[in-house]
Amino acid sequence: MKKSSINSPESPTPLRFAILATDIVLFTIFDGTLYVRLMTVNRPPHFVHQPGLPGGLIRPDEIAEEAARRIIDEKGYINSKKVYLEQLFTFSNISRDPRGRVVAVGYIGLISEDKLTTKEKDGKGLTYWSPVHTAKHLAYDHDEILATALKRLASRVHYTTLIGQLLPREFTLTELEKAFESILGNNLDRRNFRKKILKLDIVKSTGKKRANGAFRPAELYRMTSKKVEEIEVL
Amino acid sequence: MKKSSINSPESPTPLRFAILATDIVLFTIFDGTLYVRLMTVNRPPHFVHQPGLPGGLIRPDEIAEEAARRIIDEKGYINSKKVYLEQLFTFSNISRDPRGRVVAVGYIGLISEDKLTTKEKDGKGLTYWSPVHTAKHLAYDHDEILATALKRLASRVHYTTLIGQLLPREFTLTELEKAFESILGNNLDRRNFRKKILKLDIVKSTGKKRANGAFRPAELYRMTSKKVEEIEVL
DNA sequence: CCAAAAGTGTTTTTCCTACACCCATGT
DNA sequence: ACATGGGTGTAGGAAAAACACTTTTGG
Repeated sequence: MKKSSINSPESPTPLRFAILATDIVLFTIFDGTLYVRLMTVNRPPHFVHQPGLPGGLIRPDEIAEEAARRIIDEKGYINSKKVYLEQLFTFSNISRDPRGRVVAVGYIGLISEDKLTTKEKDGKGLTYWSPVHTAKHLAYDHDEILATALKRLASRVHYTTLIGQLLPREFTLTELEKAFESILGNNLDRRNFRKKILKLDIVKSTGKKRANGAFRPAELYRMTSKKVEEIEVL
Repeated sequence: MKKSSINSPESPTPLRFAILATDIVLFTIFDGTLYVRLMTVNRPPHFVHQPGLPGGLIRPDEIAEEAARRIIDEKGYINSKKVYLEQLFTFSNISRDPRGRVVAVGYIGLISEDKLTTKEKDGKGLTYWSPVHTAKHLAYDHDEILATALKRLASRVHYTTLIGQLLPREFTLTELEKAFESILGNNLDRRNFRKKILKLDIVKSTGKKRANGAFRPAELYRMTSKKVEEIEVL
């Protein structure tokens, strides 16, 4: 099928495009804590210097995911090629944007700390990383979007290998456990956790070790696959 | 926050609405087989008498789910109040509609046979129930939407009590098992299935029995809760 | 030698799986 | 009495859960 133009001549009623937006919930983990990328929204009179998720309009020639990547680049100041993306949910409440009717396709983005450049780790302009538990009172309906994303992330982590997208290429089993705990919000039994994970064959040892202080160095592991697989994990 | 008009006077650039549509994958189970509601699409020159999912535009004053319900009423000829709805995915491929750029928020709808009136069980106009496995070569990108819905349904049925939305208020354990099998596509061990389900307390016996032929009548059960709960089921 | 995190094993209990025969009914 | 689907139990193995001490290192 040939690509048609927006207002196709064969169309009886020409179709107009659309106030369609995308909002991104971009997560990373620093030091065992889950962070989300926020930006300061300044849209008086509605939002004055208030935190919100990076978001923006989808253009008529973009699919939603392309738009999401563009916005991660332009507003999140993160190279979106390094980000794993999954569609979250489409938010269509009438008054979610006080400027008028805007429907937003939400995305979850995941990036690991080791993929971030020094500049990307810091903020840039009004964009910065915030620990998830302090990300409250966001602009628009972004509290709801963030809550939906957290719930989805916690659910997906049980039956997929999504967690690998939040971890550096090499990581210790303790780091893996802390990553789960930061998402699930509860503590896991170290011994049982290791037994389970190792039996699943989703990680493999590198043989290397990492000394991290005045104590026994930890063995480094990698994900067996770089892809996200659907497997019962926890 | 007050409801704002579409083109809010406080908006610097007035916002226009949108070619936003919704497509519905409405499932039911008749006699142990999964059916999907289809309609005949006639949009020459692109689609001539071709099956497709019920769908239509979202209006500027509707949230997506309201639009989905309206379309179930108007194009599916099913009273949407009786339908359980869940957002599926938003499909935004540029050429998914040959008439022009149309982004569709997909919904999964579930309804049980006993909630359908005789008229709703039959087709009406060009709308009808089709066994899922014969629903192929659909218009637009509806093959993809249906495949996405089936995958989601199979996944959700494992860790929610969604299956209850496809079953009549009272059902036998055999019917419940067949419902799972029609969605998952594999057979389950009857004894182990019953043990598992009964232990979960998601169904309760009514004490009643249903004679269905020249053999032992089956005990009738109900879902413990009418709501969809998130529990590890299978 | 001390502090700190890494690493490891056993027991108990629960759950999963495989599998075959009797039960209740209508004709 | 027979055909048909409904209904049940057990044994073996696998997985989960609970639980505490030893190891390795840097300072």
